[in-house]
Amino acid sequence: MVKNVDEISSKLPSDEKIVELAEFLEAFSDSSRIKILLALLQKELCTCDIAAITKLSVSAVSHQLRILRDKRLVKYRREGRNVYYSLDDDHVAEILEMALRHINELRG
Amino acid sequence: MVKNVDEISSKLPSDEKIVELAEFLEAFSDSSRIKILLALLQKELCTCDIAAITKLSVSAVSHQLRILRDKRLVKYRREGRNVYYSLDDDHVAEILEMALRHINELRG
DNA sequence: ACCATATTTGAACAATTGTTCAAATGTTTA
DNA sequence: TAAACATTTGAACAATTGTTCAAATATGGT
Repeated sequence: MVKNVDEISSKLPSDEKIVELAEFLEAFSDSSRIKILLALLQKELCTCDIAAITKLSVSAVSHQLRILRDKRLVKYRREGRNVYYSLDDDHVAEILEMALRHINELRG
Repeated sequence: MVKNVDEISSKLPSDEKIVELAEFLEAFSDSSRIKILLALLQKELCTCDIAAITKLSVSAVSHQLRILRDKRLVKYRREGRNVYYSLDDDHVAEILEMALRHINELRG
């Protein structure tokens, strides 16, 4: 149906915006990162506490935090030897909470 | 801080649930799939129309639709030669819309 | 039965991913 | 300055990803 195609194409966001969307949502596509984000949902935490909470190596956590930092999902501040991370955006919490609701509803 | 660690760990969802979360959100992590979902947000569509709208090959679309089907983000029905797909869950639309809002606010 | 159209599938491939390990950088305290 | 702790970084690696291509399956029309 040619009509469908043109009509719907014209209402889609630009390719550029779609790539931005995907890059943002990619941040939620790994269980290590989700664990980190869920922990930060509760409280500002330093790298080594995040590692202890998530049971990941400090290095793995640091690599993932860098991804989350680059995508502006978390912000950070140094305090002495520690670097404290926290969520940078309300949408992050909202998406996590909506996804959790989704999972819970699936199981009835 | 040992207190943080135990307190926050105990409030995290189970590892199993976190993996489910990640598997659900993985569906949104690729721009081809996002394009497909955004198109379906507007209207039920058959495979070949989705290919035309997204400018992807029919085969690539079909592979991605299978992923979306397996994760229960879309449902489908056959009508003659065509298979029509549509969104299977309100959360899918909500997450896409929230992510779009996020992207748009970043540019402010 | 045959042909045309629509869709799905599987193998192959390059590209990307997340982890580990070792080494480097930052910061505080003695 | 040196030692101890916290964090980051880069290279290497196995594992996973999305696409293409060719072949298979499904349906409708003649």
